Amino acid sequence: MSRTREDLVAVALRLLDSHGLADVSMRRVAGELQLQPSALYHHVASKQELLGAVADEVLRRGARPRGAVTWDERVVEVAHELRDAMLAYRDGAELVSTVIAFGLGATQPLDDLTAALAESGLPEALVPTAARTVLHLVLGHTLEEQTHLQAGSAGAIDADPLPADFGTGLGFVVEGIRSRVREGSAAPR
Amino acid sequence: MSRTREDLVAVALRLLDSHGLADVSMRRVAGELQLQPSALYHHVASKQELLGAVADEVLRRGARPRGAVTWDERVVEVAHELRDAMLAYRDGAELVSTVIAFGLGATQPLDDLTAALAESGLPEALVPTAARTVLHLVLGHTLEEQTHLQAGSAGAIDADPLPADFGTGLGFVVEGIRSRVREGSAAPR
DNA sequence: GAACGGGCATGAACACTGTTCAGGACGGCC
DNA sequence: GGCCGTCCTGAACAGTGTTCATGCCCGTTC
Repeated sequence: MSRTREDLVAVALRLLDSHGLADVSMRRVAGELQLQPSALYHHVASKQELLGAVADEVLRRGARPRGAVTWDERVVEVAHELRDAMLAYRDGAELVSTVIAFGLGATQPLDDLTAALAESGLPEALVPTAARTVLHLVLGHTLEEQTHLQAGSAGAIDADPLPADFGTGLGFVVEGIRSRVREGSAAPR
Repeated sequence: MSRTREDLVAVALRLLDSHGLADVSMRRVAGELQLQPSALYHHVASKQELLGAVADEVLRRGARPRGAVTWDERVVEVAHELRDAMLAYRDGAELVSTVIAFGLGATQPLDDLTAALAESGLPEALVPTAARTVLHLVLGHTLEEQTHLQAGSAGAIDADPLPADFGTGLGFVVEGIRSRVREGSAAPR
Protein backbone atom coordinates (compact mmCIF):
# COMPACT_ATOMS: atom_id res chain seq x y z
CA MET A 1 0.00 0.00 0.00
CA SER A 2 1.66 3.16 -1.19
CA ARG A 3 1.71 6.44 0.68
CA THR A 4 0.36 9.73 -0.52
CA ARG A 5 1.73 13.22 -0.24
CA GLU A 6 -0.97 13.91 2.35
CA ASP A 7 0.43 11.12 4.50
CA LEU A 8 3.82 12.81 4.54
CA VAL A 9 2.27 16.13 5.50
CA ALA A 10 0.22 14.51 8.27
CA VAL A 11 3.23 12.71 9.71
CA ALA A 12 5.43 15.80 9.48
CA LEU A 13 2.76 17.85 11.24
CA ARG A 14 2.49 15.28 14.02
CA LEU A 15 6.27 15.23 14.43
CA LEU A 16 6.33 19.02 14.48
CA ASP A 17 3.81 19.20 17.28
CA SER A 18 5.33 16.43 19.37
CA HIS A 19 9.06 17.02 18.96
CA GLY A 20 9.54 20.48 17.45
CA LEU A 21 10.68 21.81 14.10
CA ALA A 22 14.32 20.82 14.57
CA ASP A 23 13.30 17.18 14.86
CA VAL A 24 11.29 17.11 11.66
CA SER A 25 13.90 15.46 9.46
CA MET A 26 13.37 13.55 6.27
CA ARG A 27 14.74 10.45 7.96
CA ARG A 28 12.29 10.72 10.84
CA VAL A 29 9.31 11.27 8.58
CA ALA A 30 10.41 8.29 6.51
CA GLY A 31 10.93 6.14 9.58
CA GLU A 32 7.47 6.97 10.87
CA LEU A 33 6.02 5.75 7.57
CA GLN A 34 8.34 2.71 7.54
CA LEU A 35 10.04 3.97 4.39
CA GLN A 36 13.56 4.69 3.30
CA PRO A 37 14.35 8.43 3.25
CA SER A 38 14.80 8.41 -0.50
CA ALA A 39 11.21 7.22 -1.00
CA LEU A 40 9.93 10.60 0.20
CA TYR A 41 11.32 12.23 -2.92
CA HIS A 42 8.65 10.49 -4.99
CA HIS A 43 6.00 12.58 -3.26
CA VAL A 44 7.84 15.80 -2.62
CA ALA A 45 10.67 17.58 -4.43
CA SER A 46 12.53 18.69 -1.32
CA LYS A 47 12.23 19.18 2.41
CA GLN A 48 11.43 22.84 1.81
CA GLU A 49 8.44 21.89 -0.29
CA LEU A 50 7.24 19.50 2.41
CA LEU A 51 7.52 22.19 5.07
CA GLY A 52 5.64 24.58 2.80
CA ALA A 53 2.80 22.08 2.58
CA VAL A 54 2.87 21.60 6.36
CA ALA A 55 2.62 25.36 6.87
CA ASP A 56 -0.38 25.50 4.54
CA GLU A 57 -1.99 22.69 6.51
CA VAL A 58 -1.44 24.52 9.79
CA LEU A 59 -3.23 27.55 8.36
CA ARG A 60 -6.00 25.46 6.82
CA ARG A 61 -6.75 23.82 10.15
CA GLY A 62 -6.80 27.18 11.87
CA ALA A 63 -9.34 28.67 9.47
CA ARG A 64 -12.68 29.74 10.91
CA PRO A 65 -15.82 31.50 9.76
CA ARG A 66 -15.54 35.25 9.52
CA GLY A 67 -18.12 37.77 10.51
CA ALA A 68 -16.50 41.18 10.38
CA VAL A 69 -18.11 43.69 8.06
CA THR A 70 -15.92 46.79 8.18
CA TRP A 71 -12.42 46.64 6.74
CA ASP A 72 -10.67 47.40 10.00
CA GLU A 73 -12.59 44.78 11.95
CA ARG A 74 -11.76 42.35 9.17
CA VAL A 75 -8.02 43.10 9.40
CA VAL A 76 -8.15 42.46 13.14
CA GLU A 77 -10.11 39.26 12.54
CA VAL A 78 -7.65 37.91 9.98
CA ALA A 79 -4.71 38.85 12.21
CA HIS A 80 -6.16 36.98 15.17
CA GLU A 81 -6.98 33.95 13.08
CA LEU A 82 -3.41 33.81 11.77
CA ARG A 83 -1.93 34.19 15.23
CA ASP A 84 -4.16 31.53 16.74
CA ALA A 85 -3.47 29.12 13.89
CA MET A 86 0.28 29.39 14.45
CA LEU A 87 0.03 29.13 18.23
CA ALA A 88 -1.98 25.90 17.89
CA TYR A 89 1.11 23.90 16.92
CA ARG A 90 4.52 23.68 18.52
CA ASP A 91 6.95 25.89 16.56
CA GLY A 92 4.02 26.85 14.34
CA ALA A 93 5.06 30.51 14.23
CA GLU A 94 8.65 29.68 13.32
CA LEU A 95 7.52 27.34 10.57
CA VAL A 96 4.97 29.68 9.01
CA SER A 97 7.27 32.70 9.32
CA THR A 98 10.16 31.08 7.51
CA VAL A 99 7.90 29.57 4.85
CA ILE A 100 6.42 33.00 4.17
CA ALA A 101 9.77 34.80 4.35
CA PHE A 102 11.30 32.57 1.70
CA GLY A 103 8.19 32.46 -0.45
CA LEU A 104 7.66 28.69 -0.20
CA GLY A 105 3.92 28.89 0.40
CA ALA A 106 1.42 30.21 2.94
CA THR A 107 0.32 33.09 0.75
CA GLN A 108 -3.27 33.02 2.00
CA PRO A 109 -2.81 35.42 4.95
CA LEU A 110 -1.26 38.13 2.78
CA ASP A 111 -4.05 37.71 0.24
CA ASP A 112 -6.69 37.96 2.94
CA LEU A 113 -5.15 41.10 4.41
CA THR A 114 -4.81 42.64 0.97
CA ALA A 115 -8.46 41.90 0.21
CA ALA A 116 -9.59 43.47 3.48
CA LEU A 117 -7.45 46.57 2.96
CA ALA A 118 -8.58 46.99 -0.63
CA GLU A 119 -11.94 48.07 0.78
CA SER A 120 -10.46 50.55 3.21
CA GLY A 121 -10.37 53.49 0.86
CA LEU A 122 -6.59 53.59 1.09
CA PRO A 123 -4.85 54.69 -2.13
CA GLU A 124 -4.38 51.55 -4.17
CA ALA A 125 -0.60 51.91 -4.22
CA LEU A 126 -0.47 51.74 -0.42
CA VAL A 127 -2.55 48.58 0.00
CA PRO A 128 0.34 46.10 -0.45
CA THR A 129 2.51 48.05 1.98
CA ALA A 130 -0.26 48.18 4.57
CA ALA A 131 -0.98 44.46 4.18
CA ARG A 132 2.69 43.59 4.64
CA THR A 133 2.98 45.88 7.64
CA VAL A 134 0.18 44.04 9.40
CA LEU A 135 1.58 40.67 8.33
CA HIS A 136 5.06 41.44 9.64
CA LEU A 137 3.66 42.58 12.96
CA VAL A 138 1.58 39.41 13.38
CA LEU A 139 4.45 37.10 12.42
CA GLY A 140 7.02 38.91 14.54
CA HIS A 141 4.85 39.21 17.59
CA THR A 142 3.60 35.64 17.46
CA LEU A 143 7.06 34.21 16.89
CA GLU A 144 8.34 36.07 19.94
CA GLU A 145 5.27 35.10 21.94
CA GLN A 146 5.56 31.41 21.11
CA THR A 147 9.31 31.28 21.70
CA HIS A 148 8.71 32.90 25.08
CA LEU A 149 5.82 30.58 25.93
CA GLN A 150 7.73 27.44 24.99
CA ALA A 151 10.83 28.61 26.85
CA GLY A 152 8.66 29.10 29.91
CA SER A 153 6.96 25.73 29.72
CA ALA A 154 10.35 24.06 29.22
CA GLY A 155 11.15 25.10 32.77
CA ALA A 156 13.29 28.13 31.96
CA ILE A 157 13.66 30.79 34.62
CA ASP A 158 11.37 33.46 33.22
CA ALA A 159 7.78 32.60 34.03
CA ASP A 160 6.72 36.22 33.64
CA PRO A 161 4.62 37.05 30.59
CA LEU A 162 5.88 38.76 27.46
CA PRO A 163 5.77 42.52 28.02
CA ALA A 164 3.86 43.12 24.79
CA ASP A 165 0.16 42.88 24.06
CA PHE A 166 -0.88 41.63 20.64
CA GLY A 167 -4.14 43.55 20.48
CA THR A 168 -2.45 46.81 21.44
CA GLY A 169 0.33 46.43 18.87
CA LEU A 170 -2.22 45.58 16.21
CA GLY A 171 -4.21 48.61 17.30
CA PHE A 172 -1.24 50.90 16.62
CA VAL A 173 -0.93 49.67 13.06
CA VAL A 174 -4.65 49.69 12.28
CA GLU A 175 -5.03 53.18 13.74
CA GLY A 176 -2.08 54.33 11.64
CA ILE A 177 -3.75 53.01 8.50
CA ARG A 178 -7.10 54.48 9.55
CA SER A 179 -5.63 57.94 9.94
CA ARG A 180 -4.07 57.68 6.49
CA VAL A 181 -7.46 56.77 5.09
CA ARG A 182 -9.02 59.84 6.70
CA GLU A 183 -6.20 62.00 5.40
CA GLY A 184 -6.82 60.73 1.87
CA SER A 185 -10.57 61.33 1.98
CA ALA A 186 -10.33 64.67 3.74
CA ALA A 187 -8.94 66.60 0.80
CA PRO A 188 -10.20 64.89 -2.36
CA ARG A 189 -11.34 68.06 -4.08
CA MET B 1 50.31 32.71 17.52
CA SER B 2 46.92 32.12 19.09
CA ARG B 3 43.64 33.47 17.80
CA THR B 4 41.16 35.62 19.65
CA ARG B 5 37.41 35.56 19.78
CA GLU B 6 37.42 38.70 17.65
CA ASP B 7 39.28 36.81 14.94
CA LEU B 8 36.49 34.24 14.79
CA VAL B 9 33.86 36.94 14.54
CA ALA B 10 35.77 38.74 11.80
CA VAL B 11 36.23 35.58 9.76
CA ALA B 12 32.60 34.54 10.24
CA LEU B 13 31.44 37.98 9.13
CA ARG B 14 33.61 37.81 6.02
CA LEU B 15 32.28 34.35 5.19
CA LEU B 16 28.73 35.59 5.74
CA ASP B 17 29.14 38.42 3.30
CA SER B 18 30.94 36.42 0.63
CA HIS B 19 29.11 33.08 0.74
CA GLY B 20 25.91 33.57 2.73
CA LEU B 21 24.64 32.43 6.10
CA ALA B 22 24.20 28.79 5.08
CA ASP B 23 27.91 28.55 4.32
CA VAL B 24 29.06 29.89 7.67
CA SER B 25 29.92 26.57 9.28
CA MET B 26 32.25 25.91 12.17
CA ARG B 27 34.44 23.86 9.85
CA ARG B 28 34.73 26.69 7.34
CA VAL B 29 35.52 29.28 9.98
CA ALA B 30 38.14 26.94 11.43
CA GLY B 31 39.62 26.21 8.01
CA GLU B 32 39.92 29.91 7.26
CA LEU B 33 41.93 30.32 10.46
CA GLN B 34 43.94 27.15 9.77
CA LEU B 35 42.54 25.52 12.87
CA GLN B 36 40.76 22.29 13.68
CA PRO B 37 37.00 22.80 14.22
CA SER B 38 37.29 21.79 17.85
CA ALA B 39 39.70 24.66 18.52
CA LEU B 40 36.88 27.17 18.03
CA TYR B 41 35.22 25.91 21.18
CA HIS B 42 38.00 27.46 23.22
CA HIS B 43 36.83 30.89 22.18
CA VAL B 44 33.09 30.38 21.86
CA ALA B 45 30.64 28.06 23.60
CA SER B 46 28.60 27.21 20.53
CA LYS B 47 27.82 28.24 16.98
CA GLN B 48 24.79 30.12 18.23
CA GLU B 49 26.98 32.25 20.47
CA LEU B 50 29.30 32.97 17.57
CA LEU B 51 26.41 34.04 15.36
CA GLY B 52 25.12 36.23 18.18
CA ALA B 53 28.48 37.99 18.30
CA VAL B 54 28.49 38.37 14.51
CA ALA B 55 25.02 39.95 14.64
CA ASP B 56 26.21 42.40 17.28
CA GLU B 57 29.17 43.27 15.08
CA VAL B 58 26.91 43.90 12.08
CA LEU B 59 24.89 46.35 14.17
CA ARG B 60 28.01 47.97 15.65
CA ARG B 61 29.41 48.64 12.20
CA GLY B 62 26.11 50.09 11.05
CA ALA B 63 25.90 52.57 13.93
CA ARG B 64 25.94 56.25 13.06
CA PRO B 65 25.57 59.59 14.82
CA ARG B 66 22.01 60.55 15.62
CA GLY B 67 20.47 63.96 15.34
CA ALA B 68 16.76 63.57 15.89
CA VAL B 69 15.27 65.53 18.76
CA THR B 70 11.59 64.56 18.90
CA TRP B 71 10.66 61.03 19.90
CA ASP B 72 8.96 60.19 16.61
CA GLU B 73 11.86 61.40 14.49
CA ARG B 74 14.13 59.37 16.72
CA VAL B 75 12.08 56.20 16.20
CA VAL B 76 12.30 56.70 12.45
CA GLU B 77 16.02 57.36 12.73
CA VAL B 78 16.68 54.20 14.75
CA ALA B 79 14.51 52.14 12.39
CA HIS B 80 16.42 53.32 9.33
CA GLU B 81 19.77 52.72 11.00
CA LEU B 82 18.77 49.17 11.87
CA ARG B 83 17.49 48.47 8.37
CA ASP B 84 20.60 49.88 6.70
CA ALA B 85 22.91 47.98 9.02
CA MET B 86 21.24 44.67 8.12
CA LEU B 87 21.17 45.42 4.40
CA ALA B 88 24.90 46.16 4.42
CA TYR B 89 25.78 42.45 4.72
CA ARG B 90 24.59 39.48 2.74
CA ASP B 91 21.89 37.65 4.74
CA GLY B 92 22.28 40.35 7.40
CA ALA B 93 18.54 40.59 7.97
CA GLU B 94 18.13 36.84 8.34
CA LEU B 95 21.03 36.67 10.79
CA VAL B 96 19.93 39.57 12.98
CA SER B 97 16.27 38.50 12.91
CA THR B 98 16.95 34.99 14.11
CA VAL B 99 19.45 36.15 16.72
CA ILE B 100 16.86 38.57 18.09
CA ALA B 101 13.99 36.09 17.83
CA PHE B 102 15.80 33.50 19.91
CA GLY B 103 17.27 36.00 22.34
CA LEU B 104 20.90 35.28 21.55
CA GLY B 105 21.99 38.90 21.41
CA ALA B 106 21.39 42.07 19.41
CA THR B 107 19.35 43.71 22.15
CA GLN B 108 20.54 47.21 21.30
CA PRO B 109 17.82 48.06 18.75
CA LEU B 110 15.00 47.19 21.14
CA ASP B 111 16.68 49.22 23.87
CA ASP B 112 17.08 52.21 21.55
CA LEU B 113 13.46 52.07 20.45
CA THR B 114 12.30 51.70 24.04
CA ALA B 115 14.36 54.72 25.07
CA ALA B 116 12.95 56.84 22.24
CA LEU B 117 9.37 55.81 23.01
CA ALA B 118 9.78 56.40 26.73
CA GLU B 119 9.82 60.12 25.91
CA SER B 120 6.71 59.98 23.77
CA GLY B 121 4.22 60.51 26.53
CA LEU B 122 2.77 57.08 25.89
CA PRO B 123 1.48 55.31 29.03
CA GLU B 124 4.45 53.48 30.48
CA ALA B 125 2.77 50.09 30.15
CA LEU B 126 2.46 50.53 26.40
CA VAL B 127 6.08 51.47 25.71
CA PRO B 128 7.40 47.87 25.42
CA THR B 129 4.55 46.93 23.12
CA ALA B 130 5.13 49.95 20.89
CA ALA B 131 8.87 49.29 20.76
CA ARG B 132 8.33 45.68 19.77
CA THR B 133 5.76 46.65 17.16
CA VAL B 134 8.28 48.91 15.45
CA LEU B 135 11.02 46.30 15.79
CA HIS B 136 8.91 43.55 14.26
CA LEU B 137 7.99 45.75 11.33
CA VAL B 138 11.61 46.68 10.64
CA LEU B 139 12.85 43.09 10.89
CA GLY B 140 10.01 41.65 8.82
CA HIS B 141 10.17 44.25 6.12
CA THR B 142 13.94 44.20 5.81
CA LEU B 143 14.08 40.41 5.75
CA GLU B 144 11.58 40.32 2.93
CA GLU B 145 13.34 43.16 1.14
CA GLN B 146 16.75 41.53 1.33
CA THR B 147 15.47 38.11 0.30
CA HIS B 148 13.80 39.75 -2.68
CA LEU B 149 16.90 41.78 -3.56
CA GLN B 150 19.23 38.80 -3.35
CA ALA B 151 16.84 36.60 -5.35
CA GLY B 152 16.81 39.28 -8.03
CA SER B 153 20.58 39.69 -8.19
CA ALA B 154 20.95 35.90 -8.35
CA GLY B 155 19.30 36.07 -11.73
CA ALA B 156 15.81 34.99 -10.70
CA ILE B 157 12.92 35.96 -12.92
CA ASP B 158 11.42 38.74 -10.85
CA ALA B 159 13.37 41.92 -11.39
CA ASP B 160 10.44 44.07 -10.29
CA PRO B 161 10.79 45.81 -6.94
CA LEU B 162 9.11 44.75 -3.73
CA PRO B 163 5.59 46.22 -3.67
CA ALA B 164 6.07 47.67 -0.20
CA ASP B 165 7.70 50.89 0.90
CA PHE B 166 9.62 50.90 4.16
CA GLY B 167 9.02 54.55 4.97
CA THR B 168 5.30 54.23 4.38
CA GLY B 169 4.94 51.13 6.53
CA LEU B 170 6.94 52.75 9.28
CA GLY B 171 4.70 55.80 8.91
CA PHE B 172 1.61 53.71 9.63
CA VAL B 173 3.04 52.44 12.89
CA VAL B 174 4.43 55.77 14.07
CA GLU B 175 1.17 57.53 13.25
CA GLY B 176 -0.72 54.86 15.15
CA ILE B 177 1.45 55.44 18.21
CA ARG B 178 1.17 59.19 17.81
CA SER B 179 -2.61 59.08 17.83
CA ARG B 180 -2.56 56.98 20.99
CA VAL B 181 -0.32 59.59 22.61
CA ARG B 182 -2.80 62.34 21.71
CA GLU B 183 -5.65 60.24 23.02
CA GLY B 184 -3.86 59.78 26.33
CA SER B 185 -3.07 63.46 26.78
CA ALA B 186 -6.51 64.63 25.66
CA ALA B 187 -8.28 63.37 28.75
CA PRO B 188 -5.76 63.40 31.61
CA ARG B 189 -8.12 64.62 34.27
C1' DG C 1 -1.44 -14.63 -22.36
C1' DA C 2 3.03 -12.25 -22.83
C1' DA C 3 5.61 -7.99 -23.11
C1' DC C 4 6.09 -3.34 -21.57
C1' DG C 5 6.03 1.15 -19.09
C1' DG C 6 5.35 3.93 -15.00
C1' DG C 7 4.83 4.63 -10.17
C1' DC C 8 6.84 3.38 -5.95
C1' DA C 9 10.23 1.60 -3.29
C1' DT C 10 15.10 0.00 -1.66
C1' DG C 11 19.89 0.44 -0.11
C1' DA C 12 24.01 2.45 -0.66
C1' DA C 13 26.59 6.36 -1.13
C1' DC C 14 28.15 11.50 -1.15
C1' DA C 15 29.37 15.36 1.16
C1' DC C 16 28.43 17.58 4.69
C1' DT C 17 26.88 19.32 9.83
C1' DG C 18 27.70 20.71 15.33
C1' DT C 19 29.85 19.00 19.17
C1' DT C 20 32.77 16.15 22.52
C1' DC C 21 36.82 14.27 24.30
C1' DA C 22 41.47 12.40 25.37
C1' DG C 23 45.83 13.86 24.63
C1' DG C 24 49.80 16.93 23.70
C1' DA C 25 52.62 21.25 23.17
C1' DC C 26 54.09 25.52 25.26
C1' DG C 27 54.32 29.50 28.02
C1' DG C 28 54.72 31.84 32.67
C1' DC C 29 54.97 31.23 37.86
C1' DC C 30 56.25 29.46 42.35
C1' DG D 1 62.37 21.86 37.96
C1' DG D 2 57.79 20.94 38.51
C1' DC D 3 53.10 22.66 37.77
C1' DC D 4 49.13 24.79 35.80
C1' DG D 5 46.38 27.01 32.42
C1' DT D 6 45.72 28.21 27.67
C1' DC D 7 45.51 26.73 23.15
C1' DC D 8 45.37 23.31 20.01
C1' DT D 9 45.18 18.44 17.47
C1' DG D 10 43.00 14.35 15.73
C1' DA D 11 39.57 11.26 16.03
C1' DA D 12 35.09 10.10 16.78
C1' DC D 13 29.79 10.34 17.44
C1' DA D 14 25.49 10.89 15.63
C1' DG D 15 23.26 12.78 12.81
C1' DT D 16 21.68 15.89 8.06
C1' DG D 17 19.47 16.53 2.83
C1' DT D 18 19.85 14.57 -1.45
C1' DT D 19 21.13 11.46 -5.53
C1' DC D 20 21.39 7.27 -8.01
C1' DA D 21 21.29 2.53 -9.79
C1' DT D 22 18.45 -1.18 -9.15
C1' DG D 23 14.24 -3.73 -8.75
C1' DC D 24 9.34 -4.97 -7.73
C1' DC D 25 4.65 -4.84 -9.07
C1' DC D 26 0.48 -3.46 -11.36
C1' DG D 27 -2.29 -1.98 -15.18
C1' DT D 28 -2.33 -1.39 -20.10
C1' DT D 29 -1.35 -2.67 -24.73
C1' DC D 30 0.02 -5.84 -28.46
